[in-house]
Amino acid sequence: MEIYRKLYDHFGPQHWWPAQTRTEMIVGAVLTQNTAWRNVESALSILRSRNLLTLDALRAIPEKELATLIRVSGFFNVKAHRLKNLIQFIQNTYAGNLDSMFAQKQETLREQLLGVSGIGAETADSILLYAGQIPSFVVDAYTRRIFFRHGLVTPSDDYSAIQHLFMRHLPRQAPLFNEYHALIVRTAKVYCKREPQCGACPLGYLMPPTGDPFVASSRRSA
DNA sequence: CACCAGGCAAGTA
DNA sequence: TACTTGCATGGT
Repeated sequence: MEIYRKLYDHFGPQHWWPAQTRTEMIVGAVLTQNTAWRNVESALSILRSRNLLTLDALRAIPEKELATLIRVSGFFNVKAHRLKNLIQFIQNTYAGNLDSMFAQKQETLREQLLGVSGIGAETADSILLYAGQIPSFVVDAYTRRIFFRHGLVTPSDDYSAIQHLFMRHLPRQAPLFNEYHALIVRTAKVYCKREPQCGACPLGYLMPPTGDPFVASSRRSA
């Protein structure tokens, strides 16, 4: 909460999720998997221009055609398949009704989403939090990186451990979780690049990126 | 040219 | 359980 305040005072509200509708958020949550948001926006624009950002339209379009349309967002074949899986789940389980889906008990819906192939913890939590306004904290690579550098997360902490850390220390309010995650992403983008400007970071300088197991490059260079 | 971006699942030991 | 690899485009 102390850290949240510092980030909020420094950056102000981030106005996430940058999307117009819940369906658009859900689609964006899949498209942004390991992908720059810029490219996701391009793909969403293409889908929007063809009026494909509705569950019915996405269910009707052939998977191969969908893959072609979302090409710019990368991993387009797997993402088209994942979107189809997710749309099908919503149709089968909630008759394609998002109000019904988000009225489901939080833990139950999260488990159901995790049961959809292609929906992992972060994507599930993003859907719950941003599309459903349900207080499920989103943990991403930036969260790990920043909190590791501040000694609050260790390399052995898995997704669930980190999520519990936040949810244990914060009031369960979707608007707070929303803003906090967005602020973490903003902070990492501005201050945790390869030539970090830690001195200007509102959280201060605590640890150099060297040896940080959460920088993406460490996976391949090892 | 190398590296990175708001992950996930499947395969291997 | 704990790694490793494939998936793919576009910006820096």
